[in-house]
Amino acid sequence: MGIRERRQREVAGREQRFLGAARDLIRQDGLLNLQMSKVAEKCDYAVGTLYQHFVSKEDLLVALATDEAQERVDMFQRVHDWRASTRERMIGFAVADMLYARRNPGHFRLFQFALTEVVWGAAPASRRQACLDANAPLRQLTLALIDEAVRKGDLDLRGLRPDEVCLAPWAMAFGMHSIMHTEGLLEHHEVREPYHLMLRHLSELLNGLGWKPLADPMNHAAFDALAERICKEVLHEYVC
Amino acid sequence: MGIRERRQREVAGREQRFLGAARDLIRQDGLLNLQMSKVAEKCDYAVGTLYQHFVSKEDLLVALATDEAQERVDMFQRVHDWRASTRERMIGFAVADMLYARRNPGHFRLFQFALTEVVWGAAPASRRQACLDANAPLRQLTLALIDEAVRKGDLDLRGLRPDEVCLAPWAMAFGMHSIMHTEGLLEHHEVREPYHLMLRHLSELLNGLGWKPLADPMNHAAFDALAERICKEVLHEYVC
DNA sequence: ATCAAATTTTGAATCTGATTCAATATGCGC
DNA sequence: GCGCATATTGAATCAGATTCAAAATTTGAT
Repeated sequence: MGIRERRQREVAGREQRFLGAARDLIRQDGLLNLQMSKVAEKCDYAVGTLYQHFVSKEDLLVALATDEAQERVDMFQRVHDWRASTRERMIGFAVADMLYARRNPGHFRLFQFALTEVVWGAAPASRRQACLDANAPLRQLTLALIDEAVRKGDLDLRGLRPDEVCLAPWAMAFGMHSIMHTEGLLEHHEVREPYHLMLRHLSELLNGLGWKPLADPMNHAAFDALAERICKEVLHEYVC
Repeated sequence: MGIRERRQREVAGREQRFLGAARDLIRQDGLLNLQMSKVAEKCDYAVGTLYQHFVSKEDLLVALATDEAQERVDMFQRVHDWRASTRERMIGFAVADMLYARRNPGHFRLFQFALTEVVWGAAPASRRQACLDANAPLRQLTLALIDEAVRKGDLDLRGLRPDEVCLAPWAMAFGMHSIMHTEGLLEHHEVREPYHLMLRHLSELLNGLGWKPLADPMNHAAFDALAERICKEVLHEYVC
């Protein structure tokens, strides 16, 4: 009875080992120098076996991005379940990303690459779908928070759909991550503490959306305090 | 005397032809299928000649992104010089991008790819610098507008540096472009008219930044009117 | 325990497409 | 027209992803 299942578990375990090896190699040599044969070698398997799991290098890359999404989702879930105002939790999502980026500095670079026409288009549709599914909770949790905010009177949609509101912070966060993780883009800009800035700009965006309680953008200390509080109360396990 | 110069002009002209051919091939077959030999062939040159201009495929891609930046800069310049409030001109930048994306739908995809570790890191440093330089005016014009807004009392920096304010709309626009141009990302989101939404969210962000005169987010018609006006008065040559 | 069928693993061979560079051609001043 | 310098060529090379026939292993029946 369990034979088929055992095998399945073994295979799943091997897949994780391949992904782990790929992650290590990327950390060590950069995305640029990732080679399929090295990944197989690092796990003491033949390339052919690696190709049993991933039909192409692109498939592997998208799978890796998918795999890494889980932890990010967990962090978002924690924040969502936190007993705090909807607005604080919205900021909490950004703090989660901040911590996540610190623990896994390569993720956003990889993700950006995976979403590129060249990689995304060459990965099998099923893998793309799995990647979208793995990331879907981020949207779901944000939408749930938006709904809750509307119900509680913290937010007025002003004719927008929840998804349309959701797009605003999403775009800002996505853009910030992309810009920050691209070598040389911010170098000549006079920007201190990009992540702190991200929280502030997100806060200004929420003010602009009329998401109550509105924050005083001058109150620098309040941001630090909030971020600190989120790290301590909600995401302590993820602080590094 | 002019011999050396003529040759230089010929070479520069050829470079443009190569870039044009690459652009055409990408439009036709997708970024995914771009081949150096095809680019050379399309211009009736040997591959070796192509490599005289671009030391690698990555070099060519970054050069292409660089080349395309010029038109975008021109549009921003037009908007910057427009006789209108600082806030209207800020929105104008986004409208320019909107039109630009319509005329050159591949640009943001290419740009996103070029900024990727894999391409960016493999391109020669000089080419990367050229690309940054070509895009620098976008930042300069935005900073100039921010300065002007501060001088006129439309905007209070509230302790931020101009570059730090600049980052907010930049990140949002960058994020929006990236999300919109990635196949399958927005498909299941209930988003109508992504570009219209972008103007609205940018406007909300500017409200949050306290950039006067504040706009009423409910006034749907005012946005359309402003966008329309910018197209007509400032960017008519670029409307397609 | 033994065997043959079925499944899995292997890695050398193949294939694709970027990149090189020795040979060839062209342009230049004399 | 000659010899040098420079530019062009494209077949050869190279890197690395991908394949697939052979070898190994597992399974289930006897």
